[in-house]
Amino acid sequence: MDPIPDFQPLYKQVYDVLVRRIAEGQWQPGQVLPSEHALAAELHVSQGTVRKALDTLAAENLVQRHQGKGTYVAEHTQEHSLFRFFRLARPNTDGDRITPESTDARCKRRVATAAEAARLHLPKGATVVEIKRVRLVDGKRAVSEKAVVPLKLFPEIDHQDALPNTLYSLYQSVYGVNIVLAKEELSAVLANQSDEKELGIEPGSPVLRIERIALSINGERAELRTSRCDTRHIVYAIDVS
Amino acid sequence: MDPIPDFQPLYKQVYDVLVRRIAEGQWQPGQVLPSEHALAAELHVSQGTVRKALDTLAAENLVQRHQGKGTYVAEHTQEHSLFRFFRLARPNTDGDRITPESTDARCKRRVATAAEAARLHLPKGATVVEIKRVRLVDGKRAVSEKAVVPLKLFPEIDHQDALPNTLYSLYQSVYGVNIVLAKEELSAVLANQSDEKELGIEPGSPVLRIERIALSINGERAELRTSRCDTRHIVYAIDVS
DNA sequence: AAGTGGTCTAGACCACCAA
DNA sequence: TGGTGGTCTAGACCACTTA
Repeated sequence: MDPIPDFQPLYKQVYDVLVRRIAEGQWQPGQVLPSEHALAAELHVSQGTVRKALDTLAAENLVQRHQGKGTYVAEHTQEHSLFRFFRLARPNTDGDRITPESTDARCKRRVATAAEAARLHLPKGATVVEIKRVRLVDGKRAVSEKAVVPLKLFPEIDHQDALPNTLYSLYQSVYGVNIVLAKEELSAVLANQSDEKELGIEPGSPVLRIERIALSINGERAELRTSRCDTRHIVYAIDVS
Repeated sequence: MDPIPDFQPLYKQVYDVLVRRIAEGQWQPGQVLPSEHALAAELHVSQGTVRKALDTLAAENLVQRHQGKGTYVAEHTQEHSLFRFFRLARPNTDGDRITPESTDARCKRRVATAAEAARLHLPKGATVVEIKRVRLVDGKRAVSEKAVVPLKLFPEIDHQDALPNTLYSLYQSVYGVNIVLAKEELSAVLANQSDEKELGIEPGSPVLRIERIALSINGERAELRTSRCDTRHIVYAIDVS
């Protein structure tokens, strides 16, 4: 036999099937998957092969495994999602993260700028919703946040009555959009007029600017978020290995 | 039988043995390890168990595996090490990294400041070596870097005649200190006098400050590095999942 | 006690590399 | 051609959870 040209290991094929099912919502976030043996029987592979696929999913935070209980589709709960993508911490604490409070959000529906459309891979003139809010640390304003999302992915999101502290749980629970990866770019800039107003800092102060593209399980570019941080009392902390 | 109180899975014990041997230099960077079967026979476990330990080491970048060839102790070569810990990129390029050139380094032997001693877990009054250099991107000064290392870990490092572009390859090849993890804290600050001189930027310009603690395979705090970046043309890029 | 994930084994075969 | 890592299987037993 000639080798099959686009050969894929069995466990990879199983992995792909499981990802598709989760993406399509066949198993909802928080729900339990069938057991390893059940999946193995259904897909006609051995339990060890299913295991390898599930372990990969767990390593990517798509599922959570609990000995004795089962394998669950990962849920963007408040605390969980917060600590996964929110990387601000107090200095010199070896990465002990902060729980930020957030003020009321302000929504605006408008046409995407050229730059936003490019970053979000949207057609020119697409409608987006802009969600602005300020986050507090220890009761003080520390981060001004602007999230821009395609209206098409999140219809009527600007008419949600209460936006949660972590938008990603809303994306997931209401719109079935599962954020699994964020690409961030950090730079230092000077405070602009909006920063002075939102954060109450002096003109000319340094501001840490974080631009994030959030990617969904389907590879969609679901959100463009720009955070501007007053880093006098907090830092962006990350381990690189 | 009662359960053993501090039970460790076999593969974890194998993993620990292998880490210790690599840390002790029994297998040097770039050298090949014994095959899975050979290790399994020596340690009296199955090949699958060795495999799991080796896969874990590979996931942590401690070894590199090559089908048909063998398993090699990871080496901090120039390009490799550079792209692993150097996270600067051009904006909007989805993380395509930059290869920075570096100017001649200046070394100074001195006593650690209180802050440095605290961050490096050194006793008060310990001697350190400070290594300063400027990195260029596209021929322009972009990053001013200050590395502080304990003299005890790196004797006579200030008398090395040529410091490589990536210090970590020197730490590994000359001193046997293997950097495996870096903890970074980022903040935005204003340019100080030194920045003006080193980077040629205006006073009052925003500067991205990166403070990094580099940890060795033994858990030693091997280096405290402070980088100050002019982020007008480059950004710090990272994926968080 | 039953069911789940976690560990461990032994052995087969495949894909890749070097001599 | 022989040796290496990569895949896959089947089955045993352990540890943990829930009923």
